[in-house]
This record gives sequence, C-alpha cells and structure tokens, in this order.
Amino acid sequence: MPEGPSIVILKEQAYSFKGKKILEATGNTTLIDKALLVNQKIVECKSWGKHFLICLPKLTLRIHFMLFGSYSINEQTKPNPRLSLQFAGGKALHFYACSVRMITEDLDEIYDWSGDVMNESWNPSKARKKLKAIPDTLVCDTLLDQAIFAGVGNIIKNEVLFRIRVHPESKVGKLPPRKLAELIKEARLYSFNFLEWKKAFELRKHWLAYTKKICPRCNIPFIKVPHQGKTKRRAFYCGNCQLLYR
DNA sequence: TGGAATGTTGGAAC
DNA sequence: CGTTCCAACATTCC
Repeated sequence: MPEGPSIVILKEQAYSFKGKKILEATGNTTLIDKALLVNQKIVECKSWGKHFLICLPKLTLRIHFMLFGSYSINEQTKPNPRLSLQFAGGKALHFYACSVRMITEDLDEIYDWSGDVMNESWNPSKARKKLKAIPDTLVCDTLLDQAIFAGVGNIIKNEVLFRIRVHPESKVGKLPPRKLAELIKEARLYSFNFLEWKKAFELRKHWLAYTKKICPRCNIPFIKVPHQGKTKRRAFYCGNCQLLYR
C-alpha cells in the first residue's frame, strides 16, 4: 500500500469526510493525544509523497503506512487499529500498523509540495538541480530519495529504470542530459500510470521488471539483486538493454 | 513455515 | 563530529 499513488487514492476516498466532525478517536497509538481530535472537523485531506495528511482546524494528523500499514473505510476490517476515527452515521476511518503523528506547524513550512511526483506543483527543474548536486550517487538510490522524488517507492524505481533503459547502478552524474531528463519525466509519468492501474485493480499485470524473471525486450533472464545500493532495496533489471553509465 | 517484502527512523558504531 | 550501518517496528504472502 505504501507508494505515493496509493496514498493519492486514499486521499481521494477520504475527501468524503471533509466537513465531518470526529465523534470519537480510539486505537493503540501512543504518539498522539486522541482526546485532542474529538469534536474537531476535518478541514482538508492532503498527501505529500507517502504521507497522508488529515487537516483539522488547529493541527494535522500525519499517517505513514511504512511497509505493512493499511486502512479501511467505515467497516473495521482488522483487529487493533492504530487509530480509528468515528463520524456520524456509522462512518469511520481506520488505520492499521502505521505511524501516526501530530503536526502543529504550518504544512507549507514543512512540506515542499514541488518535490512530490504526484503533486500538481511538481517541479522537474528542482529535481534536476538536486540530482546535479549528488553526481556520484547511484540512480537506484536517487529515485528512492524522498527529498528528490517524494512518493517514489521500490516498484516505481524498478519500472522507471527499465522503461528508460538505465542500469540501476549508473552514477546519476554520468547520465547524458537527455537521459537525466527522461529519468525525471518517467518518475512522474510512471507514478500516474501506477495510479490508474491501481484504481483499476490491475497494477501487477503491468509490471515489466518488478519481480519479473525474464526481460520482455530481450527475452533473457533479468538480474536480481536482493539489497542494491545504499538504500539496500531489491532490484530487477536487464544486463543487456539497461545501460550502465559510469 | 521461515523468510522476505511497496519503508522510515533513531541511535549505535566508526 | 559527520557519516554509515543496523535493529526495530509489524503484517502478509509464498
């Protein structure tokens, strides 16, 4: 559930709770004072990268699903929610196995919306500038850097690199300008494809690289690296058609 | 059925 | 003192 597009889906589902008052807040979270939430109205629902944000008049709830987190709407589908918010008419939001935090600062001070690949104010030139500053970093690590590509996760990383035919262990500073531009463009483009496929419950069938064994372009076995780069995440790539720049 | 995985943090270690 | 490494968190699937 964790990559950026999935959080956008949640945000859109949560829009129907805007203007509704929290009647009760329960759950096993210890990091927030649940009493502060009661009788507060949801003013807005936002997302930044993998963060889901529920805005109340005086504070914002930040939900991060980590690796295992999940949610359900209205019906509680699992035991021991981390946080449950009850509304009138039996409506509810339930969050499981996630990190819940309270934000009291102005969101615009904390979040650079232009760094979120799913955001309408996504700024490719800023991403390019950030990448130029870290030329020796492996591209696989740059895609997972939330300060550059907020919302991109390991599935998107593998798919983007396959699409643009770049070996994950290429140094970002060695990419020709056109490839660098492609990297930035595809990070956003693929994320929106991911969003549409996920909405249609057909995400997996569109995977070309992630968890795949054979390269669909070359028909030869993919290389699988269990813990690649500084981020130590799974990599699936073709040693033939994904070029190594170094 | 043990191990690994769509992720991040915080503190130890160097 | 800055950087790097690793355990911890906690659920689901194969």
